[in-house]
Amino acid sequence: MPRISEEHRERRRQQILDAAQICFSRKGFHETSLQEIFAESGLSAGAVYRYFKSKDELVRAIAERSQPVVVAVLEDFLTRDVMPPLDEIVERFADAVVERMGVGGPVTVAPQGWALATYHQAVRDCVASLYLNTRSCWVRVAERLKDDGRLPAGSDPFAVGVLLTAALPGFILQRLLFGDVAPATLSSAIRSLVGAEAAIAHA
Amino acid sequence: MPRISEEHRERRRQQILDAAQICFSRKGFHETSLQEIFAESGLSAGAVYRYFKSKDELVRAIAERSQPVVVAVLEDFLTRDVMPPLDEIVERFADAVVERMGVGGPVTVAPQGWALATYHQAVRDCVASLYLNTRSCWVRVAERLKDDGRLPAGSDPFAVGVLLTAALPGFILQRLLFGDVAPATLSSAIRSLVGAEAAIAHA
Amino acid sequence: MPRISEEHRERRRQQILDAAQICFSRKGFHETSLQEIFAESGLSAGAVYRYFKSKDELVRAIAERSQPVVVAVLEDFLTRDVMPPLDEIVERFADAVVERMGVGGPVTVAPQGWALATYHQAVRDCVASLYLNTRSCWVRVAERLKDDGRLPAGSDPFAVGVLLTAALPGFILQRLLFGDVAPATLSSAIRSLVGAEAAIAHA
Amino acid sequence: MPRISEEHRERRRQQILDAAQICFSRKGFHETSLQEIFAESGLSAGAVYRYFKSKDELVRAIAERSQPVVVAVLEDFLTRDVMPPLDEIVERFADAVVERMGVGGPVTVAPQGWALATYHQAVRDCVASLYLNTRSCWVRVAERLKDDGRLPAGSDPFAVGVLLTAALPGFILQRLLFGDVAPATLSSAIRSLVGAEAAIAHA
DNA sequence: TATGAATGAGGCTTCATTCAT
DNA sequence: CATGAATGAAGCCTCATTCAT
Repeated sequence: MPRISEEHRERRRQQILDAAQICFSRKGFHETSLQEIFAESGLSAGAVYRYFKSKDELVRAIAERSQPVVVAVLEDFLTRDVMPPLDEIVERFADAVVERMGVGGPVTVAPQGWALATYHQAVRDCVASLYLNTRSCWVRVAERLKDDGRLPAGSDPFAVGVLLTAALPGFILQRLLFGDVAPATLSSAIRSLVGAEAAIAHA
Repeated sequence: MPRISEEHRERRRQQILDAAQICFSRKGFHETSLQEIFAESGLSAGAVYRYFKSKDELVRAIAERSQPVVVAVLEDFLTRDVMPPLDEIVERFADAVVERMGVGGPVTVAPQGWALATYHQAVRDCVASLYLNTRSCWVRVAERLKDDGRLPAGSDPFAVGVLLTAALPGFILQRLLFGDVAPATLSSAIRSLVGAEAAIAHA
Repeated sequence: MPRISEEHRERRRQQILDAAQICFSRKGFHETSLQEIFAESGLSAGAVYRYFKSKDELVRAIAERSQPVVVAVLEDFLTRDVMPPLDEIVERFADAVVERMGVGGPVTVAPQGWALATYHQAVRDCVASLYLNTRSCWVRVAERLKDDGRLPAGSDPFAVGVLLTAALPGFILQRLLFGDVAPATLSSAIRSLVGAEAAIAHA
Repeated sequence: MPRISEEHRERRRQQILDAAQICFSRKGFHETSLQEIFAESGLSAGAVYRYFKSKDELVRAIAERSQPVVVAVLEDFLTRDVMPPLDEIVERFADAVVERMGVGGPVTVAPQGWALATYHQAVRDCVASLYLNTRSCWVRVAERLKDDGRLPAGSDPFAVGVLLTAALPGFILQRLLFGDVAPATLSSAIRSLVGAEAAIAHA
């Protein structure tokens, strides 16, 4: 008995989250009223309140799941004996992000999550830890590449991790606003920079 | 023969925008009530409404001015006969961004602007054009470097522009959430990547 | 499967309209705040808004129902084989009006409805059609009387209809402002005019 | 010196009243803001407040002057040795009313004045006395006609006065709402009724 | 005396949340 | 358990009025 109803609960929860996501991506967290979510989900107020005890909780749940959790891709690469080239890693990483964007996919509302994170403590904690996590994966990737002699001896893995992490929000934003960037664009950029020794100052 | 001078008007406008910015960065566009802005600005409702005809207009004004308009830095570099090294350009660019962040500086609310841009047409138009502008500057920078033989012959200036533009939001976000990144971090990352030919796949 | 019955809905609607009418007749459409109507009706803001989506809609509903819909009386007379004398028709008609005035009856706010009709398109449409309807009944009454030889051969049924329709607002107004006129006053006036051939110009 | 400024004052007053009338006839007393009147009159807030100490005072002034003060016509007839026929009196009376309606003439807002009179004591006093005055003139007209044997011996001058007074608001309303009635329509109605002995019950 | 910027009370309306059915 | 009618606090905004210049 518990099994069935547990599944049922989970299905309901998803139904609500999906409806909320659609609404939020259309009008934003705050311009969306719960009434609209009730309508979109086909559930009553009471039903929704059985699963989320306030609008804030629902917003938080969406804000959290909107963040592209793609560390798995990086972690996977890190477990291998031989790391693939950086441009390939970047492309795979971006592929995973794009996969979660789709039309109305969770990542569509990621920018709203970032915004909320700048002033809402609980969301900040969650978003910060996700990005910190992603960043530390990138840093480890850079360390591995450096150890393998594939990044210059004097290179700064932390800085590389920061840059690659930094590119994520901007990549999402350019995709949402312009739609003219793809994973291949990022990997192409990596290839263009690498081997461009002449472009930098020699300390 | 205006009763009050143009400067007076402009000062009032700024007074309101400054108050709004403080409030918005503390609690977000939507959780901030106009009452709070009236209180923070020391003005009455009517006074504020003389300058902005709705909350939305105020929000839009802040969302727009929150976007770091730092193309000037890039344009300046582009007019020179000899371009500085890329890492230096990146660092100067980031310097300009950081300068506008400060504590409660306009850029503090930039993420809220991005979020709004994803579903608010007018804000989208404005934000999109700003980033497009920034991106096209970066693309021109990459073209110049390529022309000068400082980026590999086969490099892709557009992709480089996308990547450097992409790094901006993530740089801002990491600064707001973690505070542990600085302009020097980005330039260091550039130096680490460049000259790392071994890191990429050879087509 | 409505949660509440249709009768319940209708009762609530009337409850609100009745409260609004009382308030409006005391202080006018515009000087009455919705708070006063909430208080008078014993309902909350939200409850009232479930039935009327704006104050304007409520005002319109009252403006419309304030107009004395008394054509039924005339239509009844028109279906008979033999029309009663004009003075009797007038008196019955006025009786029906008076019946709807009472103290705080709907017709009490009729003048506010006329006023609104002069500049509010939707109200104008409604009020105009009601009076046009009333007038066309009066015109038909006059035609019947003329056909029966009870109005002079050269008489003008349209003009008679206009006059009798015209008398309605002024009758209501005199009753509201002075209270010294009654249906019998009107029928007496009709009897006084009729048979007064000497009073007119002979073309 | 006082003469000039007295004239000036009066001109200013009229300028304000004219502007107010235009605004009020377009949007009603309460939907019109003073700002609109300032704009329409070309005067500043302070200037208007020098002539009317509140909006209510301005509204009252317009409500009062909107009432067709046409007793003069009746009084003139009453001073003559020989009264003209009733249909002619009615037509002259209606002519005077129509003259004051025009497009945007004072009478255009008369219905708003009636409405206000139903719940605003000061306006009621003023409007009531005007109509009472008009009515008593009509009653005297009826008495004169009766004395001259031009109304039946048993006729009721008060009732006739009530009816003719009653026709005034309805005439104005039909003109404002339909525009298809004219002074001649009323006189035609009078001619149609008079001499229609057969139309009434014989007591 | 004239101006019009500024005030701020109060109006209309929304919407997260509750709870009787 | 589910429903959705009802609540009422709180938000945005208007506008009659004042008063420093």
